[in-house]
Amino acid sequence: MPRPTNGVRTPDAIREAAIELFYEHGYEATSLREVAAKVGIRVGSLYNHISGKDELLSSIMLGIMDDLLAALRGVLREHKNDPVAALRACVDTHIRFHAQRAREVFIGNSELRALPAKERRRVVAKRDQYEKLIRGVIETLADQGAAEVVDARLQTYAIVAMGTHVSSWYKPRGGMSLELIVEAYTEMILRQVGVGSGAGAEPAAATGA
Amino acid sequence: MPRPTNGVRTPDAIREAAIELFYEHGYEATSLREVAAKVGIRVGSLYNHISGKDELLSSIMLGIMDDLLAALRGVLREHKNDPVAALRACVDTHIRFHAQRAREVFIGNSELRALPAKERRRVVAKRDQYEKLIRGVIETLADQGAAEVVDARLQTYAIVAMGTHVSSWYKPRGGMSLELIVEAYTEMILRQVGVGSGAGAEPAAATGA
Amino acid sequence: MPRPTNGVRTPDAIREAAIELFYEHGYEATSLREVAAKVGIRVGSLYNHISGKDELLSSIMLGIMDDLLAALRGVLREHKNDPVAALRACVDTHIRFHAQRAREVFIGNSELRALPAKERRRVVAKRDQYEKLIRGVIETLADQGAAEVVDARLQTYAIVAMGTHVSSWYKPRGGMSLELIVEAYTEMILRQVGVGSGAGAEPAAATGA
Amino acid sequence: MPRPTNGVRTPDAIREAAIELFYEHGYEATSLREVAAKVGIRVGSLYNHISGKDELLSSIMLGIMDDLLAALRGVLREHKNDPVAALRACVDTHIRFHAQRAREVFIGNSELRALPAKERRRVVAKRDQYEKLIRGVIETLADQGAAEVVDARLQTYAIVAMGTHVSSWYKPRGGMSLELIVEAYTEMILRQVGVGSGAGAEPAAATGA
DNA sequence: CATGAATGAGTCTTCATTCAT
DNA sequence: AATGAATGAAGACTCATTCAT
Repeated sequence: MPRPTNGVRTPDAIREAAIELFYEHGYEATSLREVAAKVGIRVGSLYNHISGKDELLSSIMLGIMDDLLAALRGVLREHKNDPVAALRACVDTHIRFHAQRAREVFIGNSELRALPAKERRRVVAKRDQYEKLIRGVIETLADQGAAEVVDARLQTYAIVAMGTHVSSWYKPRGGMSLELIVEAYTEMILRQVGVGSGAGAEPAAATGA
Repeated sequence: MPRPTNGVRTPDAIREAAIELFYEHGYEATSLREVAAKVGIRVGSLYNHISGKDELLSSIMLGIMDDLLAALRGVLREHKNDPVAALRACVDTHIRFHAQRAREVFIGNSELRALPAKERRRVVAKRDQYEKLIRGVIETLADQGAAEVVDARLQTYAIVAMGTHVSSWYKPRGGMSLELIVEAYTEMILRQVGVGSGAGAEPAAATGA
Repeated sequence: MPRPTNGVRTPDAIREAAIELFYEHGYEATSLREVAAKVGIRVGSLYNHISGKDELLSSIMLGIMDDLLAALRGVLREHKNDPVAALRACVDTHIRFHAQRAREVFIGNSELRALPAKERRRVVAKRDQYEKLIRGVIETLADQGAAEVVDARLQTYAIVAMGTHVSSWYKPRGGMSLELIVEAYTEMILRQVGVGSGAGAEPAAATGA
Repeated sequence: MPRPTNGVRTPDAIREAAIELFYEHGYEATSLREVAAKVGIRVGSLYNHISGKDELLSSIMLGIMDDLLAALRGVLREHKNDPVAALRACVDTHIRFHAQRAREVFIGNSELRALPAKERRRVVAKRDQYEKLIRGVIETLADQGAAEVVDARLQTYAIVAMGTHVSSWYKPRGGMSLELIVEAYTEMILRQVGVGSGAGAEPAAATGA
């Protein structure tokens, strides 16, 4: 057991500290000195675990995008045959994920510019994938006449935007319960997409994080 | 009349350059050297026009918030008696403004953290004012039974979020016409708020994708 | 008159300080802090005059090679018709230059490895040019039967080597007079190349630096 | 018998790696990490075999100087009575050694500055010893009238310089055979010292280029 | 007003070295 | 012996800011 940082492995502690600080002050405004201080080591020691500041950012951003994509894919797989349920579940997961992992998602959305070109392309590709999946659900609904779609692209954007916004203010122990938030947004989005009246359908299976 | 930069006054040129660069790379990642270069002068000369880097940011952020507030107030003044028209106009202005002045609004939303505490409080106060105005419209609609409001706060957030999102991608000469965007978002938001599912206002022209 | 560094222009002072320090401790072992200290400014101020540590080295190395080449070319131009006089003058200039500008020449010979690839190629090209000129003189002598050449390449190397060596120990106010050194080496090289007995010929016009 | 690096003992592998890297990039520009990597171990492990970076350099430099001195002494012992043969053998050994162990000799000549003061003095003392031995041979020749010495010190320097130069370019499998190089330099040096222009020794086989 | 130069604080990163395992 | 991790000192470079000209 090398250096018992209260039971947490140093690499994890670094990642966590970076997430917190990047979320709080932004990538550019965060110095590795601060990250190291938060972990309880000296700056130089960071380099035993990371290869540089941007690799730290890249790994956080690629990581969260992978998790986000995986979550959405998982949910869509469960609702292949029922597009209304799919949209419902998709929004549920979307909002829930953006609340539960708000800091990482927020970083993922706001620090694209700080990323080296190569990694930026990879993250953007994943983000595009994510949007395409949501848009697919909306378009399926439109094709089946189960929804009154205004503009599939913009409506996808709207969903994405709500998640992003949630990630900018949600705090686990804030005033609003997560369930309430998820339910409200789900209803709002169903209305927006013009699905039924949104009434009657059973709530999407709440996929715990 | 010494006007070096083809008819543009240096202070305006500085402001414009700063907006462009803060929008493109972020405040922290932009150096005054870059701003000066874009204007066509040297760093030192900037200080004949601004008092420092954060004052430059503050003035941009306070300016855009003032303009945004003024725009919304103007529109609401015109629709005191018809809350549905008020919401419609409010969304129209909201989206239009976020598209037309995307760069400044984007900065206004993303660089809060970079602001000195005092200025930050002032900007946040204006943003809160702005949200309160929108929320007021929604609550009036709810009170009058003209809308089926799910949650006034979250629905206000949703509107704000869409504007913010638009400001992050809208380009004047992009593929989508501004009118189309404004109309689509207006329809989406009216649906979301539950207006028109029974209320008196005529439905927005649903311009399909 | 910005900052009167006892009449010396800052860029020249920087160059001089760098030459002294690179000569004394080597490029890698010299910190810009030391250079700045020697000039009497802070590290950051250096960057008002140079663009980086390697540009500083490159400019010194390219500069000395240009001067060295120019000196040799000048001398060869004066002795087009008399190859023995040419060799004599060439060695005279070679040794004299390597003594008078010992520090820069020494750097030019020892810090090739520290140079960025692109600049290295340029310096090497100049060095090759220089060697080719000397070798040309030797080969001319051989062709005319005025010398008994062993191996033109190696004999050129030998001449180069003597210069390099001189640059490593010569001090203006050292024990040995420059004239004596130049004469001795000239005689030695003439013998080595097998030219006459080296006797009788008038000494090369001492081209003052 | 745990021998990880195909039969080579770790300390020897370290020494070899250091020689290669110091030769290629210079002492200051070489990191112990690179040395370790070349050996196939981690930095920390180096310290099981060496006591520090400068000790590594010192041992290489002192080692090569000892070997060089020993070689020269051995050769001189064999030619006590024949100074011309002594010079010839001395040059032969000198050049041969500087070619065969070029990398170490090169380090020995170029990294003096990097050495801690105490070790530097020891290396310099050995180098002085070496030069004194060569100079002794030359002065003996002068005293006996077997050579026409111009300046004993400078002529010693010239010999040293040629060796140093050879060590900077000689590669075992380069274009030129070692025998040819040794013979050419021997002839050149004999000429330079003025031996054979009347002295009893047979002229060296002048192997033309 | 614009400029060139200076400054000091701060950034990321590298490195030799140490040491518990 | 080898390793992973830590450390402190140092390095090159950037930047906002100031100020004499």
